Amino acid sequence: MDGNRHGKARGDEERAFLESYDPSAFERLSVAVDVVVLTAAEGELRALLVRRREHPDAGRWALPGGFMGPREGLDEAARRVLAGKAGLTGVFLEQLYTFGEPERDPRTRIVSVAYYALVAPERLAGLEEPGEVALARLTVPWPGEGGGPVGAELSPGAPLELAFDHADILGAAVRRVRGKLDYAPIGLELLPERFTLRELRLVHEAVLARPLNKDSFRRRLLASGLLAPTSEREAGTEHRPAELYTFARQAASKENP
Amino acid sequence: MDGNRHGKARGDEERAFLESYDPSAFERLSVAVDVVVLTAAEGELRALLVRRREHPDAGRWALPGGFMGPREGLDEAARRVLAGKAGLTGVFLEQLYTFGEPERDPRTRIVSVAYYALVAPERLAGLEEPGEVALARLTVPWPGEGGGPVGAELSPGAPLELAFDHADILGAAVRRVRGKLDYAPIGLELLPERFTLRELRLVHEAVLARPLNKDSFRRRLLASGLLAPTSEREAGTEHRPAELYTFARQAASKENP
DNA sequence: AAAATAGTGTCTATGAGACACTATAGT
DNA sequence: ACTATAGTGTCTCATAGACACTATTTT
Repeated sequence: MDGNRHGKARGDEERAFLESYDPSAFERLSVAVDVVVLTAAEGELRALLVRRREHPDAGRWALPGGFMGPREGLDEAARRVLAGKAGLTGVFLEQLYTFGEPERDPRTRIVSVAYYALVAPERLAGLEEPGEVALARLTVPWPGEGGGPVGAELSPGAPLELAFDHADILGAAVRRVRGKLDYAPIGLELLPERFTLRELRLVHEAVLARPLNKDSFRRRLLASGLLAPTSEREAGTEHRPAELYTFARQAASKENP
Repeated sequence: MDGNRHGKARGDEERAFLESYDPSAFERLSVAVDVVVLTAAEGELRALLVRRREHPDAGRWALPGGFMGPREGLDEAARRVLAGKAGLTGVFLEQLYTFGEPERDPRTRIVSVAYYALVAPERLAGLEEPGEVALARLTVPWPGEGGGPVGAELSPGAPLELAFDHADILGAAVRRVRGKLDYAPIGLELLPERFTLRELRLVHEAVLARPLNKDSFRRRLLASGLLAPTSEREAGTEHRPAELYTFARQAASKENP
């Protein structure tokens, strides 16, 4: 999806037009990029939040974000924010939705293009600074793919105050991930390199917020061809250790009659 | 999904900050809204295109679109475009994706928030003006939900030259509609008030670009509870007339043990 | 009567859930 | 030996496709 189709020759008339074009003739707005960094640990779905130091909404918790630069693309801006505010590179990142209600930011008109990223919890370790950066548990008030705002809390029963319309953005992220979970291998993005089927199932359960059938989960995932067994097993359990799996890049297809 | 949470009292300090805030301190961009108006007729998926009269890309075919006003929301802007450029109100409209590659428009930096609308073909009758406004047949080079740019043509084998990255936007619209078709009642949006099961199936087949099983389509749709039979039948056929159905607003649920 | 599609009943293949059973680690 | 989970085999149920058959309209 790139629009780079403009290397071809343009007519003289068009070139003259472009040179005399005055961009200030149109209304211009601020465009921001906000990123929902999601992870799953201990049966919970969590997101990275940053405490705002400046007005407006100073003191409230916000998604990591930033304004678009004039020369960068949207995905590029989202990756810049991710690297700058969370030190993350090479993670799953996808555009989510664009929020543009006139009153969503009291300063001026800001259109925000929201992204979401999926990260294994290990990659977020050490990132938390109490009172500044937090990995907050998401509280989803609707089942399935209902939709609507989603809250965040650091300890049970103590919801964080979210800035702007960021509860709506969190809601859109949860909805998207829940919907995508059973036809795209996004559960794998939330786990380390090697993992057991049990860990993968717990991630799915954390995202969907409902228990899954153990047996059919196993069969379905093994049949998908997305998992490659290593010959290793987990260690340090107080029961029979499970086999460790890896994400198999090449999805096994079954297009044969 | 609105961000209107700002009626609450703000502190004096914050109020003073807002009054002294200078919006021009940030880079500002142009934000546009483009709408893919989709319809299905004669087994084909079609989109409304407008011939550009001005540079850049004068003479090429583009999606109906316009720049965002400073006071309106995104959905609002999309509905304004839809009413102004196609005379359509009260149709299904949903945000699609936001395109923001730096080089997508040669004038200046324009971020475009794309929407798609679904309309019954009757509502687009009389809208076409040869050479100016066209309902073009979409040529989708990928099966299923593959993704990628999509072309448009008025007659077979004569593709239209599309402006900017609008082939990518068409591709995103087709992908979305195909993906949503079997879990959301969007096929109904492409049909008039009353329709036969055959017409509905032909719409689905046009969207998916593959034949569907007649029997299971019938059973699945009837079981969905989305269709309400009228006691009327179609007229003027050269065979047995089929019953006419209507969209049943209240989806019949089956949440009982 | 012929043609063409509407609509029904039934069989089969597939996939998920339920459940029983065996296997293997730590304690 | 006991406990807890891994992993396998089998049964059932729901759903989609295939297919045969009947029904009803126009020409």
